[in-house]
Amino acid sequence: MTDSSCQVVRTLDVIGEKWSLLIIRNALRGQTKYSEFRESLGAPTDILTSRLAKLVESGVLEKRAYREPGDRERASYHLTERGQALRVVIAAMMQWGNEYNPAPQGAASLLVDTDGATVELAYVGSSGAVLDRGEVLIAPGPAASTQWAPIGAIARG
Amino acid sequence: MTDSSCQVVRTLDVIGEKWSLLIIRNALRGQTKYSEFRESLGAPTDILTSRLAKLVESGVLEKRAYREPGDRERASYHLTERGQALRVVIAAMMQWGNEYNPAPQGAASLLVDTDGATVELAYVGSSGAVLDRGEVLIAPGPAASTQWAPIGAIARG
DNA sequence: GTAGCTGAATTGGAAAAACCAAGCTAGGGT
DNA sequence: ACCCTAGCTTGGTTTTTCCAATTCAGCTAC
Repeated sequence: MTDSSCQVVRTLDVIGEKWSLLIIRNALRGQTKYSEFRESLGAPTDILTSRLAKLVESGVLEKRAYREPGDRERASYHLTERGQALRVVIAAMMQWGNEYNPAPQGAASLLVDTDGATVELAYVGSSGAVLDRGEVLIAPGPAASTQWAPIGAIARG
Repeated sequence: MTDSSCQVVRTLDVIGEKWSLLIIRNALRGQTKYSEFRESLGAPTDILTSRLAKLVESGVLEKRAYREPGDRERASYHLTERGQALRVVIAAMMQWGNEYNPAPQGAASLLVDTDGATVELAYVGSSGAVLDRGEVLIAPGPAASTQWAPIGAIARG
């Protein structure tokens, strides 16, 4: 897009197109079939085909063959480890949407552990301690194209 | 887009259009001026104008007036608390890009605390303990339009 | 005041992406 | 041999993005 040395840009190259991230969200909900994605998302068939192919190509989904008894062989799409790891992006968006853009009827999805207890995304320092949001910033790394001044302060009206 | 009861969709409504997230990334790097965004991103001017306006409208950016000595008054754009909170989404994408889509020259951005020590995004349970990725799943919440079976297993070749 | 400069915004038209409906296809059933 | 269906492809429209050129507002210089 602009600078492929930036992780955010490289990630957007994988999930930034329309419908890509929602396909992954639904895959995280257990969907695997073209027909499931199609019906639940309502995305146009041609772009669904194209997105599934691209996600397979970029190693987020894996195409497998499956056959229901008394039916012909079809393709199903399963998250790879790379794909599963994108859960952190979905979770971040869930958390932000929940907190700063809530819907009256409540959350559609929750982040839980294997016992069903609520889980949150948090910043964790090298010591293992959970940090407050205000204590974290994004700083230029070794491959930064231009230097910039990291900031922490928020707008004060 | 599809189902606005979903937090992910509502978040995409705010940051899902082309350039929106990169504007926020650069705002997190301290940029505030139209000219700074324009030059660093290379986005078309009309789109940039439109995106800045939309981000202001959705409460992510705040428009302020500033005046450099001997120059006319101009507008600057500052992240609100809502906007700053989107750092978690950027951080998630940074982390994923770094781990699963690394660039040879290394990371362009790092997540650090106020002392410059490395910070990571992690899942934290209600007890405050950091959980492994494999122990976390996304489950239907109160506003789920359709029920689904949460999954944790990854594709095994 | 008027001319000129500069950063931001607007406009018109080309290019690309998304959308939609209709049609095609392969492998099953009858 | 024929029909049915899930997945894919195709043609044409609409929407979004892109690009270049222009306009506009407020400043400085004359």
